[in-house]
Amino acid sequence: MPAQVPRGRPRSFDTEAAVERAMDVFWSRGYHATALPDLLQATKLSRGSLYAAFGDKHSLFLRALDRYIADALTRMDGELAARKDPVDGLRTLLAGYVDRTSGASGRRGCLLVATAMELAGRDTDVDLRIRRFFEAMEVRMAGALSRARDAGKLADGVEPSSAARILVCFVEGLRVVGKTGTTPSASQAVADALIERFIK
Amino acid sequence: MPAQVPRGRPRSFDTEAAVERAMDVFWSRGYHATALPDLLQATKLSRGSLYAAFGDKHSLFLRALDRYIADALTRMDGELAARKDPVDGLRTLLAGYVDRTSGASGRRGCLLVATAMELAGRDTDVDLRIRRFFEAMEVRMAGALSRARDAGKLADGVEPSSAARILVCFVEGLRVVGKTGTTPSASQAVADALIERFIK
DNA sequence: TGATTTCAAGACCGATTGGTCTAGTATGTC
DNA sequence: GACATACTAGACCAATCGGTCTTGAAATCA
Repeated sequence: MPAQVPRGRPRSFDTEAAVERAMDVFWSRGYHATALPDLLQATKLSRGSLYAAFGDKHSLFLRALDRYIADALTRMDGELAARKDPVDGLRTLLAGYVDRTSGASGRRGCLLVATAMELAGRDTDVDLRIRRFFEAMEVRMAGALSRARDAGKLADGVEPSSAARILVCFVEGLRVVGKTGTTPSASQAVADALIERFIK
Repeated sequence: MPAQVPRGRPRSFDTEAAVERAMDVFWSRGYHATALPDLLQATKLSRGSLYAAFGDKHSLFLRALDRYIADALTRMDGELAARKDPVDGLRTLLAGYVDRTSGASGRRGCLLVATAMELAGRDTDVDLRIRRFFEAMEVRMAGALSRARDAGKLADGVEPSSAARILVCFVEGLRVVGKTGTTPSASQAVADALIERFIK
């Protein structure tokens, strides 16, 4: 069956761009502290259009969160790609976290961590997404560490699975501590010190 | 000058107990999501009494946060006391975090981390407290690690200052990941794996 | 042109927000 | 007893919350 031609005026705004702008607001203020007028201003949509396109605040938030998670996983997949050296990949991944958790970027925080602390345990939709993200992150880390071990680059006694979870906790902890505005150089030194414990 | 004897009816409720009950509510729900009726119910105070005793919601929140921080630092001082073996102290400290970040306790989260993500950067009173807490925690960790090094128990190449920050990030990351309800045994294994990288 | 759809602007809704104030009562000191 | 203070209960306030609805203009089709 041929695609039905819509009859009236076509949609005149970019839905994904609106989600991205909404994501920025939730990212900066958190879920509860973000009010409808904030979202209307950021998306440049009218109340009616926003509700027609996204349903309600909660649904729009979930779309923003999904977008944030997809971006993060895509970035990780690039950094830890199988064709690259796994240790280099882990180093660049950590360097990226150092950058995003230092200074002004650090103060801005992380939508995912903020959401986990604000809503997890009280919002099943959020619960599912947060849990899956940490699992996905850990799987990717463990994969890179396994490849590093197979290449003989891991220090003795380092198990990829537990080292992966250590790294997940470390970078998420960086996000928390980074809210106080740490310096990039100090964070980078600490990240170096940690990875140094894992490789030969 | 002798202490002035108050004239009228004496205060009939325990202020600190009220702060503690308020802390429990903020802890479970976060700052924005906690409404006045929640605080009234938890403290069993009337609106008038609560405002007379604490000023406003924000001031009460700061008192609750201060209480939470004081409790945490007191606990750490006990675990890392100078008379105790520093490595044992670090192990029990980590075991405590494993316990508090697993299962139902983990899902409940951490008032300090939640506050950091929700309010830091937008509330100078909170900023100051969060920053000081992480500094104080790092100082205590670094002290224990220094004593461990002096006792010859630290692995080669481990610097107390950077290891201290690694541990701070790790335990705060545990709090974040713990919101998904991790199992105690898995978390304990990971904590063991981390500390194993630092000691001889 | 007429039908159809989308949009912005904003009135409007009930519920809830943090916060103040009053009335009446209880409990203490002098 | 008089006086002073602490308390509860709840009315009350303006502001804001998330969400719905109406109006009228703009944009596309047949």
